[in-house]
Amino acid sequence: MATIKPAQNSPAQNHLLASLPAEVFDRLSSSLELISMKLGEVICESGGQLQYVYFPTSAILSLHYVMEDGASSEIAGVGNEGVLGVSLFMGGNTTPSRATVQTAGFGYRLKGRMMLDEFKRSGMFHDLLLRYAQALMTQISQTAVCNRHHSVEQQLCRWLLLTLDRLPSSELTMTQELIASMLGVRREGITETAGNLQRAGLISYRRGHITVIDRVGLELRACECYNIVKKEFHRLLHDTGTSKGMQASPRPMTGNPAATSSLRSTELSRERQ
Amino acid sequence: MATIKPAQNSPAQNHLLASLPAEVFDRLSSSLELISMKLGEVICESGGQLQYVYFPTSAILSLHYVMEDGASSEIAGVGNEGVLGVSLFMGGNTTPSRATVQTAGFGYRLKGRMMLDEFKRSGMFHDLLLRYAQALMTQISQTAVCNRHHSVEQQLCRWLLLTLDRLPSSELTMTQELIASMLGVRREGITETAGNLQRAGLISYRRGHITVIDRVGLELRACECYNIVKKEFHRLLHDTGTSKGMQASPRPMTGNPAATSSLRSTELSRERQ
DNA sequence: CGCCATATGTACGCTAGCGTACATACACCC
DNA sequence: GGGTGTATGTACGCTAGCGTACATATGGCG
Repeated sequence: MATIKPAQNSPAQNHLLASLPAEVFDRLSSSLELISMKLGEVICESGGQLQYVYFPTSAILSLHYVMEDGASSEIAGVGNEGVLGVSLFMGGNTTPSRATVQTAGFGYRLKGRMMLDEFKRSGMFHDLLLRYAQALMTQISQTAVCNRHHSVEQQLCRWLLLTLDRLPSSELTMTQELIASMLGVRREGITETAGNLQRAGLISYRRGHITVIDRVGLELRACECYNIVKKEFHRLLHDTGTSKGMQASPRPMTGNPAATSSLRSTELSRERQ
Repeated sequence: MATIKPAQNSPAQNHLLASLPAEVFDRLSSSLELISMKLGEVICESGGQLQYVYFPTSAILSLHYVMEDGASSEIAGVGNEGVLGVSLFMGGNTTPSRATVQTAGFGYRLKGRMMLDEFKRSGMFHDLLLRYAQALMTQISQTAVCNRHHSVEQQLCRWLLLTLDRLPSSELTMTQELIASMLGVRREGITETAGNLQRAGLISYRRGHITVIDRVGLELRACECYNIVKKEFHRLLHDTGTSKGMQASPRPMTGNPAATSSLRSTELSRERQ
């Protein structure tokens, strides 16, 4: 139960950066710029050119589409497990989705050029980013399926859990309005559903803040999508010795406890299957 | 209006293979095996190991999820514009989705090992596959958004158009039941919607066959998602000289008219914006 | 040619979530 | 410490799509 001081920032709080071999990390570290990201800030407009890739540490970013009629939906979230700007190394430069800050906090950015140089060395950095991109693809796929088949309550639970996994505490700073726009549903639908969850003792909230009380309870009400995404992220980004000759041991954690904080939940969720 | 003989098979009917530089293509061509794929065949089970990557020419494959309760949804289609098996070069080896044959036809397969060897040369093949993976990601994202916000009619139109773009003719061999399982809706919903489209003179169908009569009409009833996906595929896989130093000119088409057949529709759809 | 499995059509009640329109209550700022 | 903007609560009718249960038609095969 180590309390985390958000003021202590380290690139290793981002799991991707933390799992780079020391040699690679050292090459990049001087180019990593710590930046603060404010709630609602637009990091990248739909179709816009990204100058940097972003490795969130305490911030959470959201990839979402805004439709012609103004309706919107999140297609994936990016927290300390990942990186924003996959399109830069995939070769397309831009995507039709918009990236905004869903939870204020910190992250490190890296100039696109620097990232590409390292990417083209075809080493661990290259392979790691591609595996992350695949995990992201799984997350997006699951969003698609979930949007089709699951109830708002199941989706809210899934979303809360995924967000929680990226945070050091069990409190999220988040209005119902914002959640609704993430899930692409009415705000009233969230009010009602969140009310049910609160009455059931799973969460409690007050104006702009939600605290998760019973994590396991949420997992029981969430759909299978949560666990699929969680397991796939774990498989792709932590089981290093899978195959494809990825035998090099990852760089040991730098000793900062925050870097591993959200792994607890991964362990927890794995117990279910 | 060249009529296409489906019996004439050539790897260049697959757009990815067709746009490789001659040098790369020659290296791979002897390893490409022509295979026939039957309707409904499961190419890769959810979570299963893929031994090959598949470049469809006349066949269309479907990536979809099957949920715990048996419900399912397509998350993306793969036709002659793409390749099945992205996870092999992304590094994850498997994905949680299943791949089946949605339209019977032919394709070429390439041993995973061979594909990886070429991929690791970090040349055009590498870059092309990554750009395709990004286009695929866009398609999946759009499916997610579409599932949330658009009506069955809009989605059916979108789906018909995307399928049509991968076929040489305007007739698809497809039962309503199958379409329903792709879109993740009831079969009755498709019956009703298809009936409307037929009454409106946009399509005509008989037991297991659908013929598109008024393509533009379908585009008008489809949601924006169709065009976004279409344009993004075009941008990523045809506009070669975008940036990132991809200036090498693509190998000229091999003269087989089938290789460019479905590009007509791309041009057509681009007129709308 | 006729059979029959399978594809398509139709109908009916039901429910989740939508759109709209408000009422209330909290937190922050002056 | 009261006012105000914003967050949350509630209510009501509406519709798309679901689940279920059948009826009908078609095309391929013996």
